[in-house]
Amino acid sequence: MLEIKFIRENPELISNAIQQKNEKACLDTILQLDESKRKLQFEYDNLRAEQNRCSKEIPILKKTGQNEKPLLAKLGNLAEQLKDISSNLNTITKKLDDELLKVPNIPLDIVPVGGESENQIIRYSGEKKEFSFTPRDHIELAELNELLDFKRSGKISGSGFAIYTGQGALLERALINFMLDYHIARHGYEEISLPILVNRKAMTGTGQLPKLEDDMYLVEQDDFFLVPTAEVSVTNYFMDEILNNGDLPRKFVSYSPCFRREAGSYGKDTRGLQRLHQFNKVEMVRLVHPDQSFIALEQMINDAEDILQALGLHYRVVRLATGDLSFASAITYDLEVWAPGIGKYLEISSISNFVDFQSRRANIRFRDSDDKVKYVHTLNGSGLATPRTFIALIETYQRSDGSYDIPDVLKRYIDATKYQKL
RNA sequence: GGAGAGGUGUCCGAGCUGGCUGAAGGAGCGCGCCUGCUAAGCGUGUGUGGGGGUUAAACUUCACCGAGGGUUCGAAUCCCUCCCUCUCCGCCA
Repeated sequence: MLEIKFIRENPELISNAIQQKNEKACLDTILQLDESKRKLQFEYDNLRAEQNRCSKEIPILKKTGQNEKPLLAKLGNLAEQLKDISSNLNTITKKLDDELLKVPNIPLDIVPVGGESENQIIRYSGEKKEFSFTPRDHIELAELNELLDFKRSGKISGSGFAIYTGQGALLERALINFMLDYHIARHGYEEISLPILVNRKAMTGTGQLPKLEDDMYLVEQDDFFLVPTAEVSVTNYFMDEILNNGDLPRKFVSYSPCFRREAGSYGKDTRGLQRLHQFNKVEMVRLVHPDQSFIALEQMINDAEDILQALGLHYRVVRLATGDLSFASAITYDLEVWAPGIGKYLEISSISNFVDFQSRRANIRFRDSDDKVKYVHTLNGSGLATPRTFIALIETYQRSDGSYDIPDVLKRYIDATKYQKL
């Protein structure tokens, strides 16, 4: 959420942002509502002040035995006027707030303007692996090794759901554990495990609502949403709180299932594990002092990259253009991992700085060293999503006979001898 | 799901027979003093958000005691609805 005062004073900036992000917030409506609201507010405040003053005199009149009836009559009148005005004020405030929630965050200056084609490749890490044979894709590999069951998931859920079987399930679990352990031990994150069913307020806090309601799974009976990412639960963990300066930064890593309806993207990348309604992800979230968020962003990109490097996967870092930025993001870098079987780079991590956009919505503040209460900056990034990691992994580590290898860092997580001791 | 208790400021905690309570008291934090460090002590200050106003301040005003309604000239205090927390019972992983 942007501050109304800021919007009022920087209308071009706002309308540019709305345009660049293809949002449908209406700036004119906002400015108009804002003005009416302030006018009404002023009127209300003045009448209310009058009312407060007069009301204070009632007990004095009574005490000194004077007639309070005339004043009471006047106050009765005032009360009625106030009722009218305040109901108008409520209506207009509600309208304004609804509209404000639709205003996207403003992209930073260094974000390229334009659509997907304007995304900038910042760097590559490693190289595409060369094979002496034609590499198979993960679907074929999974079939050969019985890692996934694409046929039966349709029976119990529908299309867009994955079943990991046997070694596949073990490998996925190994990935999750490896990522969590790595971020905790090497990057200093605290692990946290939170509800994946959250309320409307939380979903609004991080900016999924109101815009993306159709893309979220809603449990109507309780008005709960299934989180599309752990970002929602983690970031809102401090909703409506004022932290001490010393509490910052907070760095969380959280594993969770993620749920996305993917409304409107039917038929796109539907093969295999590429695009699912439910998948697992290890997410990094940071709450930091405003002065630190850009350093934090760089660090988080590195944190996510470290996982890919440790797994020996080739990837590239991409700076997203304005049109590709999410609603709440000020700047986002994607990590795209190379999947040699499919022959594509797959978006595997999205790392964003939201500056104070989410913290305003979720009302997460801190007391700075100057004793002023300010909004924290929030950031998050996948570290990483498992399905596409899984894809890249088995496609990269496949052998000519259709079997696959496992990078060393994962071996301790899936070494069968470890289980014999149990 | 049933019965009870409760939700107050950064935190703890009074007030809840309606007006003098933005809210006692304490902790924390800020500043000053004192003790040659540390601890203790003394004094003093310390909410958030909005409007008006100012170059900026000063100043002024409104709102906020879980959320939303209601009663009243006036509500943290009375009434209603909802949400959340805790205890007990029931039910179930």
